[in-house]
Amino acid sequence: MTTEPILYKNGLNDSLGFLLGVAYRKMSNFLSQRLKEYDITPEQWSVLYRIYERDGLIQKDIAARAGKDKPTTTRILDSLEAKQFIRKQVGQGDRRSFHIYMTDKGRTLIEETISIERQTIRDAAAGLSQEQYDQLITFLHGIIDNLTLTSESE
Amino acid sequence: MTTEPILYKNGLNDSLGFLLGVAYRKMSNFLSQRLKEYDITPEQWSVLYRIYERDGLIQKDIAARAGKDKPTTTRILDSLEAKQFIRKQVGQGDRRSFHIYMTDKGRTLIEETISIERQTIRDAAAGLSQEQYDQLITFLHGIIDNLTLTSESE
DNA sequence: ACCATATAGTTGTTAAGACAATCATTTTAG
DNA sequence: CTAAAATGATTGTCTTAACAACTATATGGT
Repeated sequence: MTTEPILYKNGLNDSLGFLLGVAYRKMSNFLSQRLKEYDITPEQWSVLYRIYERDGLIQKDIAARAGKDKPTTTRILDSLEAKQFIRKQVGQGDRRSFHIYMTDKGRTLIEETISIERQTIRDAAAGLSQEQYDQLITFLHGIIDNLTLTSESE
Repeated sequence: MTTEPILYKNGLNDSLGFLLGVAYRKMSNFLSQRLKEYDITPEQWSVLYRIYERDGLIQKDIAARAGKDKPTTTRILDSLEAKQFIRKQVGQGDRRSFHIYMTDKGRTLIEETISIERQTIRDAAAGLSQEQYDQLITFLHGIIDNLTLTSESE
């Protein structure tokens, strides 16, 4: 017989799912405030950053890297295009797909705001040693792997 | 001069904000699938669980405990009421407020599904020792505290 | 070549959340 | 006591996300 792990002691306040949600929303809201003057949301920022990391990807690859599904990606890319941070270009070989490229405006925005994103992470992780921070990242990767169906490997 | 901590090595894939979001959504989606037959979403479940923990609270207290704002709480409580898991009762002393009470149907649902929620946490945390799990919870509380304005203490 | 299937992307619907504005009631100040 | 401020709740708008249905193009099997 196995020893039941103690999942939470103080009611739902210590539930993993609850804490992940609260922590995620707090970070997101903090970043949102700090990005307000740049007219971009945290999720839009993260997609734009993916394009900054690698220019010319097609939407489905951006979706996979950004951890978003295709409809969400379509709509975020629509916003980014409307704000002229990116441009779409129909695939030459495959006319179903679009390649996404940064505009100068988009690149400038990322370069001006990357320090804001990193500072927000530092603020969130204040009090953690580098070792503890690395552990946390490892734990989060573990959770994600545990909940990722093996079939959806790519 | 301080040593810059390494925030992420593999592009955005190791960013704390990104990983929190992905982990949270994976857990939420898992739980959502498992709760599907009970006609309740994870967020509705968590609010209902708060009422199960303490019956008769008013909406603003439920909101605070559930980590949600008032509009979100209003709408989730509306759903729960429509599904007859809870009932509202106008405050006797203060007629602005509503006290929220479980129905038998709501109590039955929580008691039938609590093991599902706990199993989902166990699945997510598989591979972590109890000590590591406790560390993770502590880290998450730390992040939340770091990002909580001192003014919003209650 | 032709048809079935797969793939890239879009659209619609619903839920959750953030934020601002509003309504009703209650509390506080003068 | 009354006017102003505070509080509990609701509504509206926008963004993100999940899911299902759909369009258009590509690919594979026969």
